[in-house]
Amino acid sequence: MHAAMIRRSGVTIEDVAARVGVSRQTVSRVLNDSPNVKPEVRSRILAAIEALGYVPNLSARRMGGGRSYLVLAINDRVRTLENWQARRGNDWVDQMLFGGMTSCEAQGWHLVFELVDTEAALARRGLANALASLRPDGVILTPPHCDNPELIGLLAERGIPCARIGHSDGQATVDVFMDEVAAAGAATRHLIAQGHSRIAFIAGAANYGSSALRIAGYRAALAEAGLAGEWVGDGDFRFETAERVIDAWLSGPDQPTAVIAANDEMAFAALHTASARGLRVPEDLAVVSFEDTPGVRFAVPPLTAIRQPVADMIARACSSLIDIVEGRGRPAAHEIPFELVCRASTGAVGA
Amino acid sequence: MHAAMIRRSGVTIEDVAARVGVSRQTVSRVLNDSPNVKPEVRSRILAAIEALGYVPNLSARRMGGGRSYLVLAINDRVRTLENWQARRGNDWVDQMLFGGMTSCEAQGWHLVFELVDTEAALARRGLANALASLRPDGVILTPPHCDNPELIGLLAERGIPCARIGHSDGQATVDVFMDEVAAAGAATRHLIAQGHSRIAFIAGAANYGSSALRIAGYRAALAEAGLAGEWVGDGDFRFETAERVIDAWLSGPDQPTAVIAANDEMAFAALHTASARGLRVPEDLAVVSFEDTPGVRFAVPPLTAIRQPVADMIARACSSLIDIVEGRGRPAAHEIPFELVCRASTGAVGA
DNA sequence: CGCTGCTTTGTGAACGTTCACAACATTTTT
DNA sequence: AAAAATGTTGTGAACGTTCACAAAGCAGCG
Repeated sequence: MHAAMIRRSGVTIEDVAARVGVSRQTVSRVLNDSPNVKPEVRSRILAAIEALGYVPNLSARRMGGGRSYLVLAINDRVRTLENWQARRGNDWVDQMLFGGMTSCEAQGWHLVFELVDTEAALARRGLANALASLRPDGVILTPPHCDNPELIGLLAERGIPCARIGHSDGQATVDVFMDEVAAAGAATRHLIAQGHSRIAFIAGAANYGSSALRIAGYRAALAEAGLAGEWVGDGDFRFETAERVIDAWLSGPDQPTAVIAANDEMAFAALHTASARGLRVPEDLAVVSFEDTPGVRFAVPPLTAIRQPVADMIARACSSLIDIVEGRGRPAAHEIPFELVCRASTGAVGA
Repeated sequence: MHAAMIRRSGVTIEDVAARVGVSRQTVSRVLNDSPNVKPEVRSRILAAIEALGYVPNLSARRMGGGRSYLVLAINDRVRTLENWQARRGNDWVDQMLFGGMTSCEAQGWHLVFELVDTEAALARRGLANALASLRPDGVILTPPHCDNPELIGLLAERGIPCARIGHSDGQATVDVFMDEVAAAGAATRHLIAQGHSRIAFIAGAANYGSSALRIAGYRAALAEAGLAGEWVGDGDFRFETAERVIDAWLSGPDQPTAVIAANDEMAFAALHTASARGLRVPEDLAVVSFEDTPGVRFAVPPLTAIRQPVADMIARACSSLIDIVEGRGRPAAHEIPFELVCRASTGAVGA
């Protein structure tokens, strides 16, 4: 009975079309950068879009059979905040969010985060559900999910491009990785160059692919320098575990004079253990870390660390996925350079 | 010419309906917990959903005019990773992701993060675009966006429920906040109880609503104890800025014996400055922080801090928004309790 | 028994976009 | 100049779901 048309939502493509006096399809062509639109019409349409503040409805786009403009980033589901923060450096996710969102947004895409169980059977189901519900155009797998071949397989089956962070074996559509072996080697050689011959390595959790690679790099550098003894400790990225292992080393008859830790939190444990035993850093014990979160600058002394450019890696992964979906790019593996940042924990002055 | 029907996507509601021998609407009723479905039919439908692995397509649900099952979390857009990490404690976002995703997922919802400029004019437009594109059912505003009344207004106009984190004035649909005044008061009183009478406060960035409240709490506690002098420094949550301010205090004739910092990074600056000047913590300078990120446990000495339960706050915000959208809840303000965690930087033993 | 009212189920339309295809306009080729 | 190729625009259908409404089933009641 009431005359006013009730609009369920905002400005639609029809509004733009009506204003310009063309059909909805012509507007759609402009939105999708279709080549065959007269320049003059195109610019009038763009002006109308601007004037009306039109933004395409993502759900409708998806329904139309096109793309979803969504990249899905999988995170491991854990029960407690403590586990969540301990699973790797806690700023991993922070950097991921920055790199991923910035990169996606630049191309009009969006980034969605989903929790998926780490346990194999649940992981497959969790990913399948997320795919069915969100229908993303691409998926980013981070450690430890990137080391689960079943997930890679599922995505391949469905034809969904997938980027792996921190792993490379050519199975995923896009691999973005750091040369873990070289990085661990660089850390080790840095210590050797400073005269150390008794160098220990506290490793990361075994279900992270990087852990084995870093141990290998450490061993290779020792061998290359002709050093015999090695100390490899089983860590899990956590302070308390590392503290126990390092303290055992320092109390033994055979003590290392330097420690490399597979992440910052364990490097902090090295600083603490040294301090508790009255050892000076770097004079009595040098420390090198992997990760280089902002906090290592503020440690006493500041930590020398391998900087892993997580934000860059995720950004690269997103833009590569988008390029592939939009037909501009091809599957590829991108090696991202690491950097050894020298600070006082290995005797660098100043920093 | 080919006989096989090409399916653009996976299992749909029609597949479930066909298998059970009912109409799509009956299946839809089960999905949406509609009351009028015969129990026997309902369970057969649930079994079919399970058997087929059916998961509703979010985009189609949205198009059907229903809800989007999406909560949008707004983050401030910054240009560089450095700014991103410095804008508050860098594990804020990490905790946010954990609390938000866990809470949303538990009810079959999803959390999407978007970057929106902080600058007022751009902020409105940025939020409007995100709303038009994603059509979320609810929005979470964190500092500093939660202190922008224009954004609150935009959401109110559109009738989109909105949760504010760390702010409360009843304008938003849901407020989740900590008693900032009481927290700063507790930190101050803790120091007073230990005999300090010369207590300084290094504040957070001025565009964060919490900054003024914390200063107020600090002043109130001083007044309550009858202490006259005060040191309030303009900080911006960053190490270098805090270092400058604190160093100036410590070099003046009138030196504080304790410092309260509005976040962990600035508390680290206090530790560093003290150390650089040969002052012992806590004997010569006691330090209390706000935030309690995981790293403060590993500082030398470990930092006493007000713990702000960010993950809980976001989780609460999400579940409140969902309850409201689903008709179970009402607008409300939730005060989340803080905790003063005492460690060695104010003389606590052990920890 | 027939009416009323409640519960349960089904049908067509709608949401806003893209796809497939057709139609028309213009340019190039023969 | 006609035919063919190419560029540009429009139309109906489809995507998978929910909404609005209609219809059928079933109980209680006078």
